[in-house]
Amino acid sequence: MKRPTIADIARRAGVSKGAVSYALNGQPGVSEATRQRIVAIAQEIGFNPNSAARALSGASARAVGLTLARPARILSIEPFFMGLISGFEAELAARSYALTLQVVATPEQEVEVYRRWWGERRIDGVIVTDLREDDVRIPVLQQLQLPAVVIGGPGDTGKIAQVWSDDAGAITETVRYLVALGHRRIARVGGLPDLLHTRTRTRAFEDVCTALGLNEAVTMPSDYTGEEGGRATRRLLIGADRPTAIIYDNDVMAVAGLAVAQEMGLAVPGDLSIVAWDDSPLCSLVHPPLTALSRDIAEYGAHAARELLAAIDGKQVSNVEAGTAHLTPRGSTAPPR
Amino acid sequence: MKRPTIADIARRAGVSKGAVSYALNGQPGVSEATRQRIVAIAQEIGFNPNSAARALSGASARAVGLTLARPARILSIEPFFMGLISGFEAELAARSYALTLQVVATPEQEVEVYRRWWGERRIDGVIVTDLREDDVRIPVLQQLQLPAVVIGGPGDTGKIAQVWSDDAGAITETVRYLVALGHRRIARVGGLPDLLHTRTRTRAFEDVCTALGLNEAVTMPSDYTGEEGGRATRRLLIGADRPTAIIYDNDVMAVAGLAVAQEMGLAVPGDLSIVAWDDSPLCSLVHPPLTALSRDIAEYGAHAARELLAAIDGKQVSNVEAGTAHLTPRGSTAPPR
DNA sequence: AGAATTTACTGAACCGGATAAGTTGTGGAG
DNA sequence: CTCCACAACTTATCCGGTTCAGTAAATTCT
Repeated sequence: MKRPTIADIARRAGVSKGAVSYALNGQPGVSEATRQRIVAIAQEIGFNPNSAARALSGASARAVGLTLARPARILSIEPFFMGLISGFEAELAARSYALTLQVVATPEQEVEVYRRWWGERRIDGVIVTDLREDDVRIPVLQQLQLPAVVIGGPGDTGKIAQVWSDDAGAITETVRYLVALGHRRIARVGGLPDLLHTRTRTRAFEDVCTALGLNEAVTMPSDYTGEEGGRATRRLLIGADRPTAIIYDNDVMAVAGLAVAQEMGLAVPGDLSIVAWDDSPLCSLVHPPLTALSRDIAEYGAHAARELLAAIDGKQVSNVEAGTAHLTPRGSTAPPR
Repeated sequence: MKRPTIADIARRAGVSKGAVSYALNGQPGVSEATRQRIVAIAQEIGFNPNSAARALSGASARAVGLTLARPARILSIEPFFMGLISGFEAELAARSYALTLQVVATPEQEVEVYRRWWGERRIDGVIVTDLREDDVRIPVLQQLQLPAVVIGGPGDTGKIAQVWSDDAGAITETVRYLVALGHRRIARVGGLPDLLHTRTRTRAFEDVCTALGLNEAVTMPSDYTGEEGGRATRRLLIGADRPTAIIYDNDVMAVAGLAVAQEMGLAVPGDLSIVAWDDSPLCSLVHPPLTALSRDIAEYGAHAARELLAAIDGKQVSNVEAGTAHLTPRGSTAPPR
């Protein structure tokens, strides 16, 4: 089956290719009557502009890129990214932008992908996740002048816009809540230590614990996997003065932590309170359901997509905070026995 | 920053554009010495061929498409799709194909996306998931002559290749295992009823139950969400002659079912055995860990990607079975009390 | 040695849109 | 009645690759 082109439309409408282009793009240069005739023909023969031709003649590629820099086994279970993707899509589809995905292993590989995408002119912009301190990707994106939006922050990204949620505020609220319940020994199982938002959370956690006069604010570093989360939990719980509450940096680790606690004969929430960061359906599925820091991840993604599209349109975008995670208390938190 | 083009390379090498094209694509028409000189220059200036120009001049777009036709809240928690995507990527990245993603709501919308992608010449082929009976997407793909691979089946897809796993065999093995443990009342919480593989599983489940002389083979239809899975479980467990074992069509529902059973005061596996279809880390996270039907989803996806790339290359591809799911017994199955 | 073939290129057309520059035709102002 | 401005087009060029038709020089064959 042959794809219809603007030349086909032009022939049927008895006008030139140029007129068709003007008509379909809402540009001046054709009368309203002709425009409607052309649009009708385009509709009728099911015309879609060849994205390659469009991209080649200077217009945008109408596509944005996203790299996922986590091992496959984490990606598959971590609901965060799929939520984010759903959010992007809602926004991108509305403006018929495509989303191009690539799974990578390291930030260096990610940089390579950006360079290739840029060179191939395959995408108009990228969404960057998992910001690190002195992130190698930022200077490359600036050098390439590739429109970008960073999810996570705040950090030093120069002119590249950031969309973030107030992680420090959320963790402060959580610790205050646990202290109000009567907890004094609160630990945390953190995410990948070199991610900027992990550092932000760790610092905020330490600050609020100090401010409230809690003896120690232990953060066990982890990697978002259930195995590591469970292991970190076990290490926290075997000590003599084990914590009475643990905050997890994602829901997967929290669920794993819950299983470990139960396996060790500890009652949740009686002996141990658990708070999960990011509230996926997973948190409500387990027993007891987990108290969680909820935020609308899809909306978070949609927000980022909107910012990126604005950046692609050449608008100056600034950093925006996309709503703080709020505590959703469920069955996994209670006063300590 | 200006993107280097073959014209830049040609100028620096003192040859014509055509020669550069031949050299970089391994075509005959240039001497080995010239080729190496050109390749070296391309390397040096960091040349990447403009994908739009390439696609426009008849070559492939070097991209494949995948539509995800599930609501966002399911996508985010269902590990299956991310696993599949990881598998695709492994294969696609190796041949530097891009993956274009689109989230859609209905099969009709999906068809629209295929038509648009085809019209835009944005992709070279698509991967189709969630095959239904008399699937509306199949005739469209055939009409458009868009290379495609269907995941799931076997079904009637004409010349379009299928990659599937032997679901009937897997469910038969599972029921036999449960019966060997002493179970006589086995129920099932199924996936979306109009998906072909759900029907395949339901039929196989009924067949093996009949063959083994079990009184009834109840399948509660569901939609892969935890809520629905929990609800279906509750409905199954309130009856007088409640089942002693339940097979779930995905892991999310199985985890939800486990929580419901525990909430109703039933011991797992003492009072109720649970088997999950698809073995994500989720199954090992909960307590007790779930007996599951394991299959390598990433490899499944990689397999499909390979078939699709072969189809794009014009090779005749046939239907392939990509390995049966095998039972991984864990703590959630035992003889009934 | 001369013809035939092969090698190693060059030049130009082409893909399908976007767009700048040029060409009509029409209506209103002077 | 003429001139001008503007709408409504057409024509031609460009984007950056691929590829086909030439062409000159080198090599092989007889």
